[in-house]
This record gives sequence, C-alpha cells and structure tokens, in this order.
Amino acid sequence: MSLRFAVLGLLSIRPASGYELARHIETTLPQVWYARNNQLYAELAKLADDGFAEIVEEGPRGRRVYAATEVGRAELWRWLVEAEPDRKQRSEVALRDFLLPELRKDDALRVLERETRHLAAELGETEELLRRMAELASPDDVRVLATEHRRLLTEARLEWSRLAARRIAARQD
Amino acid sequence: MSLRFAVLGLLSIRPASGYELARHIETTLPQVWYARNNQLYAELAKLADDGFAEIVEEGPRGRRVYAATEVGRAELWRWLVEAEPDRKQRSEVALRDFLLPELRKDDALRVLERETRHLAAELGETEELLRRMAELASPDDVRVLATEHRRLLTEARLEWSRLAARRIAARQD
DNA sequence: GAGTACATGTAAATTGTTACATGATTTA
DNA sequence: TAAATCATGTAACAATTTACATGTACTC
Repeated sequence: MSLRFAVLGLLSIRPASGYELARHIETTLPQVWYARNNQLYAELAKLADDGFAEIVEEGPRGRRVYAATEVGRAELWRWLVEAEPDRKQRSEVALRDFLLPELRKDDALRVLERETRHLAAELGETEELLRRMAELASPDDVRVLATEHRRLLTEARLEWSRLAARRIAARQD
Repeated sequence: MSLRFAVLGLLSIRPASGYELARHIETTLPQVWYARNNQLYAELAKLADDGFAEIVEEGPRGRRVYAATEVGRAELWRWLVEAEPDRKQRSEVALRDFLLPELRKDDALRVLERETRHLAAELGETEELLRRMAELASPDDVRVLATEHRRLLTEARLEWSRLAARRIAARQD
C-alpha cells in the first residue's frame, strides 16, 4: 500500500509525470521507497482511476503531468495522521551489518573499512548538499528536512561501523 | 535474493527450525529483513535442495532443525565479502518522515510527537537490553553489535524527530 | 544524421502477503 | 480437558523485478 502513498505524496508536493517521479526516486529517494518506472506508470493510472490524482498537463512525447486531487490529499492526510505505521523493513545494508560480525576478524574488518569509506563519502555529500540548500530553502522545507534525515541516519551508520570495527579489532583471534 | 542470505546467515549463527527463525525475525529482526513463516519454510527447502543447508535434527511435531553446510557458508562469505551491496530500501517509516513536513503545522507536530514518544520508548528498551547483555555476552558478539546498531539508528531517528519538530514549530502559519 | 535523453508502457518471472489447513505437544 | 503454543505447510493474490518494446524530441 505504501507505493500508493509515496506517489500521492510526491504529487502533493508538486505535480509530476511518471518519468519525473522515476528520476526523483532514483536520485533522491532510493533509500526511502524505491520503485521502478513501470511500477510508477501503473500506480499513476490507478490513482487517476480512483480519483486521487488527475492529469493536469500533456506535453511532447506523450508526457502526462499528474497532480493530487482534493480527495487524494484527504486520503494522504488520513494515512499520515490516522493510520498506524508499519515499522517492518527490509534493508540489505542492515542485514549485512547484522551478519558481518560472524566473519573472521580480518574479513570483517575489510568489509567494515569499505563500508566506512562509503558512508563517510555519503555523509560528506549530504553535508555539502545541506550547505548549498541553506541558501536557497527555509530550514523547515521538505527537501531540507529529508536531507537532514539522511544526514543523521548516515552519521549513525558510520558511527556503528566504527564502533563495530573497534570491537572486532579487539577480538583475540 | 536477500531472504536467502538472511536465512543462511541466521543458520550459520546457529542451527534452527523454520518456526524458530520466524520467531527470531518477528521479535528481533523485523526492521532488518522481515519475512513470514511460510516464506521461511519455502526458503529452507530451497536452501537444502541447493546444498546450502541440511537437516541436522528432527523433533516432535515434525520439527526439523536446519544448519548451514560448508558450501552454504562459502556462499554466504562470498555474498558478504565480494558482492556489491544493494543500498535500495523501502521503509514506510522513512516515507512518513519524508512526507510529514507537508502537513499543516499542528498536524505535523501532533504526528511528530507520537513518533517521538514511540522512538524514546524504543530507545529506552534498547539501552536496557544492552545493559543486560553487557553482563552476559562479549562486546563484539553478533547480538550485542546488532543491538548497538538498533540503538544508534533509533537515536538518529529520535534526533531527527526533535529537529523536525523544532523547525516546523518555528514556521509562521 | 547519430546519439542521448525523454517518455510510456507490456509480459513474464520472482518475491512477498493473506487467509486458511492441519495436527501434535505442553501448560494451566 | 481446554487453551496456548509449537510446527509445517498450501493456495490465491498482490507487489516487485527483469527484460523488452516503441517511439519522440533534443543536442552535438
């Protein structure tokens, strides 16, 4: 059910075509609710069918821009405010972290180092993005808060990687 | 593909029946790689079929305990050490956080407060669990590191919730 | 004029969910 | 002995992925 609200939510932030949604998800939301273009086109059609979205513009190459309707916004509101969140997840990265301590010390440390490097780079990019955003958008903007979210989670993962590396390095093997 | 490695990984930590895996995932890993019992039974059968796991014990009520084979451990090793992680995710909680700033100020704050309470409680439980574990297991134990992981991520989410609440509260509405 | 990015989709396969079936053993 | 828990599964459905199809507009 969440794909529906991901799409409806993005449309309620600003009208978009399926193609634009796909690019947006690919570039800025792959760790929130990943979806493929064909899934998005199908969901847009269903949302329009149910009256939660509508086509507000048609462009070249069959481009169709959808926007959330009033009914759609109300539906989104209900979901955000009244529905009980489903806290279950599937995260390959978390699964890897979970299993990694089972590796032999040197293997575990090698994998952790790779991960630490990746996370440090991601954190750097996120901080840079926040600096650039600070001049353009207000601190309570959706995009700014989403980026702060990413910053804090990346920081936490990085901290865990370093903690795990210290603990595993101290292992007598 | 990750369900396969989730199961293989759990079996490589300790042999278990499908029922035990289901309970383990339900209680301690629902935010890592959630799976249902019927999915687990099917995956265990496939793992056994491929030679990555084997039945090592049969008990009452048709209970079958599986363990990872040497081949299975090698497969798991390859995945952890050599395969490129897939960093895409689907997290309803993250999606809600992302969309929440689009709500009207008072609605957003109400939802954030509910979320903050939930996270604070979860953090408390996690810290308590860590204290109890400190006496029983060594600091580099899989379960301890997994719990530290949860602690750090929950802390980050809590921090974001408070940050978001401050920023949104400062909005002139 | 060729290549890239735009733009939407269909079909088949895999993965995950929901609802149900079935029965054995343990505990109150 | 009734209820709870243990224990494994099947069938139908929904969501997601993979591979492919098709053509248009822009850019070099």
